[in-house]
Amino acid sequence: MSKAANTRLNILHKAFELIYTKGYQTTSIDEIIATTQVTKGAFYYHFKTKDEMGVAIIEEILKPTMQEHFIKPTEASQNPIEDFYNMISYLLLDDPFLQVKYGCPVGNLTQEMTPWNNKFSEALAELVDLWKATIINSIEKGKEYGLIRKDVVGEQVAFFILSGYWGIRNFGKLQNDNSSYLVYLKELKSYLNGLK
Amino acid sequence: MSKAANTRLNILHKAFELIYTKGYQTTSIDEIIATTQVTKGAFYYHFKTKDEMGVAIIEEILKPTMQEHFIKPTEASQNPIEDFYNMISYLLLDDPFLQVKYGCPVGNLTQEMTPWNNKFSEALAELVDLWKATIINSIEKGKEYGLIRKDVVGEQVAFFILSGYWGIRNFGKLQNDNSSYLVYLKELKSYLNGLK
DNA sequence: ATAAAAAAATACTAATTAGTATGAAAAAGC
DNA sequence: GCTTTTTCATACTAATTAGTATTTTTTTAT
Repeated sequence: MSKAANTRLNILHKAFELIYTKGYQTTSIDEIIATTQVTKGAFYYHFKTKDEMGVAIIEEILKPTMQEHFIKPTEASQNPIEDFYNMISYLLLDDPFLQVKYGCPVGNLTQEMTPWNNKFSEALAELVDLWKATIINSIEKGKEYGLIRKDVVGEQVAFFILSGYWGIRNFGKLQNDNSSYLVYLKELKSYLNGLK
Repeated sequence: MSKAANTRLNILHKAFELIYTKGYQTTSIDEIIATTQVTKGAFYYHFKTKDEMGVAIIEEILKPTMQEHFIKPTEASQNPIEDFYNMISYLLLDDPFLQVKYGCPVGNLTQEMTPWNNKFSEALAELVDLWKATIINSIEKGKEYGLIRKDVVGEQVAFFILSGYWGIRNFGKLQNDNSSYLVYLKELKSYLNGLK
């Protein structure tokens, strides 16, 4: 990777971490260039504005991560019910990057940036639609294979699962411990089993 | 009401509206005093800091509203299943103050202010705990009356309902229309019926 | 009515913000 | 080599921020 591409990625990664832990609005460019050891000239060479950098984070950091960790595994799934549960459980309890007190990066950005920044909204909506579509697809396959009841509506379930995930992430932030996650996961399992 | 108490409440109400639509961090005190037509001297006479005002909004605006609209009706409920659905449906589709694109005020504040401001976290947690406890109570009553299965765990269901609500609010913000609400509500109904 | 206290008005500060102007160094093309 | 383009560094600006100091007005108590 070229040196220039490296500084750009470095900015995106460090900025993303700061934004994930502190929020977008309260993360200043001065802070970003301080932690990246990159000068302001370099920053504004790579990004015209702070918002352009924000959108780049979504497209170049969040999107690939999501593709790799959520989309691919879900597409490869043979057992949707069990794998949905495992996916959510992994995200809540085991993912080494995500932390209870900081919530879900995508959820945080959605909450903070919509509806005031259309570029953010569009980039985030694209992400979420992708995830949703994958879940719906997985449900339809599950129905074919007789693993899921025929009267289950994929879109409804997808919304339900993702909403629950985003919401419980907010509870986690509020209480700063994973006890709410554990209670939530039990009910999620029960709900998912009801789809069989 | 005394004139002083009136300016205080006026500040709280207007500030709350601004914060609900714009977010806490991006709502400046200058903006608040401009829309309230109150001077900075008056503002800082009533509130030592911006954060103190924020907490006052939670305790003096959000909490009473919640008591009146969610807690009381839920306590009076004879049919938990149906009333849970009606409560969420009302909040999502009919409440005249809440707007799709601005999400849930409590959810927004939780997302934006935790874990960085403990006073906010505590005040918000108190709110949410109250709501949660009321739901749990209602479920237990429902179990007594034979309206809800005995093996249903109240706390799990409460977390599940509230998480779903917070989460779908985020979807609403993202898409800025209530189509996701409608899909979500169908699955909520189906889920709640599964508790019978 | 008047003194005391509460409430509000005005003018300011120091820090931080995103963004710019300009020039220097590094890399690439020939 | 030398030129051109890319990449980065430095020093700045203008606006906005939360909060303060000080004075004036209004209300309350006696």
